[in-house]
Amino acid sequence: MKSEHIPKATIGRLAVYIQVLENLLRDGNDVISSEKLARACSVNSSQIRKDLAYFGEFGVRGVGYYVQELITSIKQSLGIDRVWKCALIGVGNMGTALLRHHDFGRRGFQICAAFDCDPDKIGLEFEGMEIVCPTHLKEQAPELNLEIGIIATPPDRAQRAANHLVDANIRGIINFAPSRINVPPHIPVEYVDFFDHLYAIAFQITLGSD
Amino acid sequence: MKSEHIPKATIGRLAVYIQVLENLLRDGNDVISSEKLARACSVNSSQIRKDLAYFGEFGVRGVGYYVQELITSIKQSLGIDRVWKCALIGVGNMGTALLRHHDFGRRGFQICAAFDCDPDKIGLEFEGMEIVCPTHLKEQAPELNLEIGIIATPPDRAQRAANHLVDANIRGIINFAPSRINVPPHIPVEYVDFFDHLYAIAFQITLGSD
DNA sequence: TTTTTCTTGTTAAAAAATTCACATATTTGA
DNA sequence: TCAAATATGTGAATTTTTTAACAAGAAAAA
Repeated sequence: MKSEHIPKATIGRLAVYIQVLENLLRDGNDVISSEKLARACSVNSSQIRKDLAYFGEFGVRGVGYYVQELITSIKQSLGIDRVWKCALIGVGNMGTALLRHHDFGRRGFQICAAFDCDPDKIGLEFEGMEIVCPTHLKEQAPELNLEIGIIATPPDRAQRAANHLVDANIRGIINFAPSRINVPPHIPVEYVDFFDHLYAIAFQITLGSD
Repeated sequence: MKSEHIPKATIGRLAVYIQVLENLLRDGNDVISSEKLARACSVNSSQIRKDLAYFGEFGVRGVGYYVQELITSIKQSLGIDRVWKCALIGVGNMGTALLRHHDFGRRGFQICAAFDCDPDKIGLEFEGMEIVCPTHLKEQAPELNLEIGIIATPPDRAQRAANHLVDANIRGIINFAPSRINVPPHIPVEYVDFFDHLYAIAFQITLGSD
């Protein structure tokens, strides 16, 4: 099929498929049908086949999908079959946790530089990285090949951080600060706030009990 | 209107509205129109009015919405106008970061108990809390009034953690471990994995550059 | 070989979510 | 007091997403 527009929800589900497929592989499953994968992911099996069809034909009729092969194909489709170098801005609570979170590297997202405007933090070494003033972003970004910016500042500093990133020609931004930012339309932005999920749980519990 | 079924996406957007409204309030805005709020949230203004209409009529025609009042109304609608007591299972990298993340308390989600099955960790004190074996969950949950379980274990321990939570009559679960869990259908589960967002960014960058 | 059993990829149908458009209500200014 | 301007709430139209259904391809059984 190889379609033009791909629903955002599809991308989210592909991430789930990878997660489940990797666990399946670890448990020794070499082949899986869309039906079984669907059950493991709590989705409809047509959904899976349709999601995959946006990117190509990865299965074998009458057989199913070869797990390892499918993982590779999905990663290729998403563009995560390579290393992405990231710049972190804001080495506070959240920023520190992200630096320490070694899954980043393991999953292909390398945090290669850390920035903070707090004079008390500048110069400190952290996980083998020196904390630098964000004004140096513009010169360091091309040197280090930084492509993705991670904002983990307080909310009122997020826009300034975004400006630095845009100015340094970063290609995409992920914002952990609880505030919206404005950037040119060609730069994708994703907002991460796990309180969204806590709200969703609270809401569902509340809804269910009345 | 006060409708029956509420789209999941609506809940997600309500969380965004709260975030933006709180920033607006801090900047001294007392009243706002759906049109302006929409621009700040990058959504359609009808979308906002419709989202709110699921829960009631919060605006004034010809005027707009009183910001503080709207924040309160949305929080009430979501059931986050009170404190939710949470149990954390898994005090590793992620768990530790969550315990240290003081926004939890500030936003109404109090982590009141921390569990881990690692004998080296049991008994240690952390942020004023003693780490306890998950087998004690069942007795502590009713004592402490724990309602939400937070799983932050390695993926292969997530299901066991979920079982403990279900057994302790927890009402909802948020799972930070990168694996799916099975629980009875009346217990809402939310999965948090910010790599989803990194994947989305990587995908959009890749898509845009070819 | 041929038939039966599986399971994919895809088209068509159904369901759901979003956006439009406007009647309705409020305020401001003449 | 009336007209003009503003902005909500909502039914209708549109768009998007999801699900169902099935033809086509591959393996296993007869």
